[in-house]
Amino acid sequence: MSVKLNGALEDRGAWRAENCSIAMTMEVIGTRSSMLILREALYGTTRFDDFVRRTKGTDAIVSARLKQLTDIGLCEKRPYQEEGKRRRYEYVLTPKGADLMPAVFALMQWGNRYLQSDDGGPLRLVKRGTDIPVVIGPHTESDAQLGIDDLEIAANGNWIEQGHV
Amino acid sequence: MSVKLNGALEDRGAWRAENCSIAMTMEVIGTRSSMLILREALYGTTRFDDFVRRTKGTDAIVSARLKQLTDIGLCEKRPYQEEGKRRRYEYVLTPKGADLMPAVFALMQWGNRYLQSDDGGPLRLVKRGTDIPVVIGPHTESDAQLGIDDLEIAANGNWIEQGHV
DNA sequence: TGCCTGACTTGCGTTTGTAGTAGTTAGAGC
DNA sequence: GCTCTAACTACTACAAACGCAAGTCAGGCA
Repeated sequence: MSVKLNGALEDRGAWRAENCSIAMTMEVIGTRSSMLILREALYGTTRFDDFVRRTKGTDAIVSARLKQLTDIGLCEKRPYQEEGKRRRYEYVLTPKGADLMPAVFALMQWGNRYLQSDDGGPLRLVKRGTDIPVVIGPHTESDAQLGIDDLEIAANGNWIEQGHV
Repeated sequence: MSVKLNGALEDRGAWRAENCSIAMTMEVIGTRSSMLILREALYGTTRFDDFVRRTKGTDAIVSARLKQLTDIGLCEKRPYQEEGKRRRYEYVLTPKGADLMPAVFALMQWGNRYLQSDDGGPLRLVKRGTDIPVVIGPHTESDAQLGIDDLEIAANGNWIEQGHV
């Protein structure tokens, strides 16, 4: 149930996990609210009040998190203007932010499998334009890789019937 | 920069992400200390004081987290006894816990890419017995999947020279 | 019997995340 | 100039995570 450690790492007592990328990443986006905003961004949400409603957060939390995420460079604040409306800002994922997709969906995948009472949870990931399930996991670079544009979110039947997805 | 939403989900304003697996998963293991303990478990650590030293946590935190993780069923408390020592307990990952591997390593992968100052971070994931890099990402089930036993952690050259990995 | 060590547990203080409510600002429409 | 709304900011309160220190407990050993 554990990964092999090679070469110089084999003697686990002899080294420390300094500069651990996992720890560093958790410090940056290791909160529920960050993850949910990231989720929404991956689902295509860009506007402030949509983030608020869809993550069921409060103005204060969403404001703080969006600022934090833009500071770090996970999303970008862009002006836009609908006609007859004043200029607003929208938040769009940068490539850096979009690269968190595997992490976010890996959490979803695990939750679907282990935390949903009945079936596999409300949403599932499929290959775009098909019904072929997509899994998040390790593979070699030579294997076919799917990008964000190759993915599609589908609703699980019984959830959509219950009307709340 | 966002995933396609299909069918009934297309109108993003018309549905709420209820019972979100991402949120549920974050509530269960969404802390730095949980992730680090999970990391250590994936690296093969099983004993209490090793968790403490290797995650640089405190007794209190590690104790609380290990209890929480065993309660949830991510790891199992098993008695063992070295000769001449008294009976102790070790904590080993269950399949449920090991299934978080993609999430944990996806965080590592992102941190390696974006948070490490110089190179790609101290540790990298390769295919076991080779030097072929492994990436965590979406793929279809028909693609070759790698399990925990197919993976190996290797040290990045310059980090090991600096002696602290 | 008393000491020692590994494996915890408890208590306390600080920080961070979360939640609710209220107040502010920019600019289009009237 | 006034109103209205999206997009914030500020304030308060509570809970959880974290860090430190001290205390407990079991059992092997001198």
